[in-house]
Amino acid sequence: MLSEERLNATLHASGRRLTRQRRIVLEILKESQEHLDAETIHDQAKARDSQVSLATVYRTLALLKEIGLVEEHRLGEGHAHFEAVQSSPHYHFTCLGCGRVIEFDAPQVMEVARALGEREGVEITTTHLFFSGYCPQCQQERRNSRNDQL
Amino acid sequence: MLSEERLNATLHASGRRLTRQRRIVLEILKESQEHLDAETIHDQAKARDSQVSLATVYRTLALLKEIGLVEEHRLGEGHAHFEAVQSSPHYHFTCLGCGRVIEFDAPQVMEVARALGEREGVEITTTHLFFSGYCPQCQQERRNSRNDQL
DNA sequence: GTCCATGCAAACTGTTTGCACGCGC
DNA sequence: GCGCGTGCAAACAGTTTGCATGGAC
Repeated sequence: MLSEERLNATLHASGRRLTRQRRIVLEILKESQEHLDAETIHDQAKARDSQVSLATVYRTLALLKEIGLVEEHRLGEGHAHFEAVQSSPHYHFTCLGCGRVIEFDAPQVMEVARALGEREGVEITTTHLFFSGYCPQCQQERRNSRNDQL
Repeated sequence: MLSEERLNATLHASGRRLTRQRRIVLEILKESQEHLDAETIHDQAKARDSQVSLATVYRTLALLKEIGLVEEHRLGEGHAHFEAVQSSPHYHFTCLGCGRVIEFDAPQVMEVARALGEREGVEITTTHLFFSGYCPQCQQERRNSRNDQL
């Protein structure tokens, strides 16, 4: 598993340690190819190994983010979601009705980032593109409930 | 002032009221063409009219968002920023070093949204494009501090 | 006068932190 | 065994809510 090696190497290089908990959190994120929130990661971690605290989950997520193995997303809700970095970047649409998330790709984003970096001299390290609205089913429901009101 | 009329009309239509506080919050957002956080809006509101509570600021922001006069942004930090909706959509870059924000336009985003809407049948109501990284000055500082470590 | 909106304080959610113990190296 | 990482609980920041009073219409 490549990313565990990377984790191990990075930790060693900075005098830090590869612990059971850190391995578990990374595994969970790699296996479930979804954006999980801290609470969910914590639950799954406890299922694998009784004692993992929520604080450690947060500390580990910060660490993995720093190393670049994990990305944090804010999908409109009050809390954050995390996912293992994948080879191809992708973006998110969230349905405001049912919370369903659709992932999509958009190569144009890299071009926008490149152009902005060039124009402003900034170095762009992360890009987020986030849409929200209504999925087909929820569009239908909203139409119905509007009719009910008349 | 167009948007106050819109606010007034929308409120009337749904049996709600245009209060001093609601007018103040909308004015603040219109005048300062920036993304303010709730705390800042609250401070400015108090300056104009002694008694405006933070709870009301939040309730009003939710209302203005619902009506479509105000947008909420999550610029990487833990708290939300709000700004009056402008005719032309625009997006944000935040410097991770100093917090500086650069606004930019990117017409390509609408095209991406259109294409996704068509392909998935979703109705997209809001779009966020958010970059983070380092501005020129902070890139320099990071280079320096890295050299210091060697 | 009616009923929505407000102020206040308390509750709540997600996240961070201080400290003593535990464990990777 | 040294020192980083952990668990626990308390602290914290941002936001929301219940309730009695105030104010728009």
